[in-house]
Amino acid sequence: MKGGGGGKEPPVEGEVSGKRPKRKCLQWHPLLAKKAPDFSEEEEEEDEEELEKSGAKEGECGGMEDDSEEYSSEQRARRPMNAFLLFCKRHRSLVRQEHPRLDNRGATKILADWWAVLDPKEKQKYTDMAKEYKDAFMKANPGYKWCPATNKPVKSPSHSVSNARKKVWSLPTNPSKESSVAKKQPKTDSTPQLNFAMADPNKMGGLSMLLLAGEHALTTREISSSSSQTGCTDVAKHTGKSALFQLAEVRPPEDLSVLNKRPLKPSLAVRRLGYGWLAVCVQMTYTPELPVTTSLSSSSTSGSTSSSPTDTTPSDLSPCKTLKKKKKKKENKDSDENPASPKKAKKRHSPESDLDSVMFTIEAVAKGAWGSEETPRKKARPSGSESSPTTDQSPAVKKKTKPKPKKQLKLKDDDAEEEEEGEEETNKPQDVEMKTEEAPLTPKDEYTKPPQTRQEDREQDVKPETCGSRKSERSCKGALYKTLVSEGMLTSLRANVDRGKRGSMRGSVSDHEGGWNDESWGFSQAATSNPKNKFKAIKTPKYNNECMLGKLEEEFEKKFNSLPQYSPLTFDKKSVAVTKKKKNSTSSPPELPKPCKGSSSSQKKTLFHKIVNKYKHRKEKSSAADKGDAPTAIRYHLCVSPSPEPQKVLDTPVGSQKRKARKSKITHLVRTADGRVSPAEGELNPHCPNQDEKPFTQETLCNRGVCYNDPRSAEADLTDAPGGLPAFFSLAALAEVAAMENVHRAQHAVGIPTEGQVKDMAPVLISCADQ
DNA sequence: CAGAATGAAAC
DNA sequence: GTTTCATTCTG
Repeated sequence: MKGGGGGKEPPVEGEVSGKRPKRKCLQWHPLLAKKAPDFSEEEEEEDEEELEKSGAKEGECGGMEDDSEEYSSEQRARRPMNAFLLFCKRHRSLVRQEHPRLDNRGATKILADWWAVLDPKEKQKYTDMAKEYKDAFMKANPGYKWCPATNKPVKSPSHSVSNARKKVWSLPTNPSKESSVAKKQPKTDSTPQLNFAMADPNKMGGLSMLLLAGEHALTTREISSSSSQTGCTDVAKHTGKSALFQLAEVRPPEDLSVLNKRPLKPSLAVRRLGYGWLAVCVQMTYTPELPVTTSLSSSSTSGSTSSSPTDTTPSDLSPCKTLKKKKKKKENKDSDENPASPKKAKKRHSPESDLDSVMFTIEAVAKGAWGSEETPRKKARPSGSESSPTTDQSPAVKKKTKPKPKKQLKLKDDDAEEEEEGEEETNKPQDVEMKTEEAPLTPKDEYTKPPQTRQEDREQDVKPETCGSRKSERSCKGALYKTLVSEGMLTSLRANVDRGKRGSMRGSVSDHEGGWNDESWGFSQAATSNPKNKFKAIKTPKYNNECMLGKLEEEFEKKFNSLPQYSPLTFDKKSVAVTKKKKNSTSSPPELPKPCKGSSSSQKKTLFHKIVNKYKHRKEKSSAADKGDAPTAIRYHLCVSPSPEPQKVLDTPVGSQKRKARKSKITHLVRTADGRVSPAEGELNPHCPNQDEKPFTQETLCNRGVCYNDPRSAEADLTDAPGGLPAFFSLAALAEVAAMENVHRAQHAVGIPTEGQVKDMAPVLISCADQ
């Protein structure tokens, strides 16, 4: 998105201040990253620049605010992502990896299929997360309206909107206050609150932070005791938090040195640092005592930048360009601010009261939502997890950093990393949380291993290379940057990376994990930004907000990362196999041995599959639950869990069905009897109502199980279906066949509960029959 | 910039 | 019920 923002940004920039287009670009990191195949100095540089700039800007909060104000008018926070989008965000890269050739749309389709198939439990995780996200968002933006209200323009060109990107969380730190503020917004439009990008919480976690941390953190420390960092440290001490915090402070230097030597470790270190920084920032914000950090922070950043010779060179620009392209739509704001924001946040610490309010909000949000403890969801975590919670804040922060590293570590050089980790970890007992992450991770790892191991390999290879080759700090940074990306710090980057892999670069590896990165969560610091509030904002609120944002961000990130990421294989198999099984029934998998296409054996099979698939589609996908079999790699719960899933499915039709005829539908090609693809949905309709809504049938099938790779290859699918099932078989007919098959199979192969299947089928049949 | 998907909110 | 928009990114 942001990237889009980048595109958008330009205008904004112009409007707002003609100033630094670059900045925006910089802000973008992610996009930049994407575009830039390599992460190298350039990016780093950019980051730095951003930082600097941001720092500069931020330096003057006022300026920022002003901008924000402008933005604010129109700016709206972006809607929180729904569960599906979260899922997409987390898995898109995987899909792309698997199906490099697919374009995004195709990937989206697959994701939709996955989503449909996804075990309800798993899905619930995303749903919960989305809910939390939304709740938190709403807290932050009380008056927020999804639709801009009639205002015209919602997104309108107003672009002024650059801000738009705000992604978000403008936070109203103080609920009470917020309300007032928020309300205002509503009046005009949805959420004017916006502050667009004040501080860029995004960045906090982001590269800039990291970079800074890495480079300058040290310097800063040295530099000014007064500086925020020092403050932070102090704070940290007070709070006692954080190992992360400490790490942040301490590590940087070490890490850097390490980087030179080893890429991997550094990366981790860096990442950690990044988090640490975040944590620090947060803490700072919390701690009332800190002197004004903002100035410091900015200074520090600038200083750091200066210190680090990385110059931003034009190279940066290129990325920017790319960014711009994407979208303009909304705003750009983020581009600028994001990077900077974090620092800003640091700057001020709010008064206690503010802090309290902030904390309150944060806690509420964090806990409830982000923090996650409140919600039941937790599945991810084993349990006991909660132990840490003593303090909301600290734990959260801590948690984040550590967990991931481990995984990566595994892959990489464990030794070095471990050492580091050990240190960090030792500092804090986060193990519990780690677990949560681990859970997801493990799966990933597993799945990655088989087919995707290469990724990892690449990582190893790549990193070393990068690191190895480069000696200078900058170079290190580059390495770090990559690492970060790989680790998921920057999702977008990762995505780029992935592509790059496909294309030219293969650079960093992506881990699946990456989830929310800065981008995603960038909050606009803005909260502070409220124009009106400025006064207030000036000091406390904003920063607080920022802090909160940062924290929230962290939380989100943490959570997001914790969200399970499923291997494509799994899904594919699932989709295919599952479907088959589904029918077969819960238990016996053996039936369709091969994955999809494999069914060369007999037409019957294929037919069967198809039928099944159809069945699924219709009913669907939603029923995903059924998919019982866990494909190979990972353990999915897909299980058969009969009760819940199915019901669920039944209850809620899934997506596509819901949507009325869309363009897409129209667009969709449906197979004709002869096997050709044709665009006509209408045809289907006659046959069956269900179909009407969606012409799933074969096409879908193809997408789903069979041929994700190329949607286009639909024909291929046909091949699969030997007999050339007519796409349009009547459902009833298919159902019958399926039923027969099932029975047959059930008896034959496994004792599948045909009955159950039959039941399932029943609805379908009925529907058809009705028609 | 459209569009692919799902979902949530607004209208 | 329909429309908007959230994310991502190719064509």
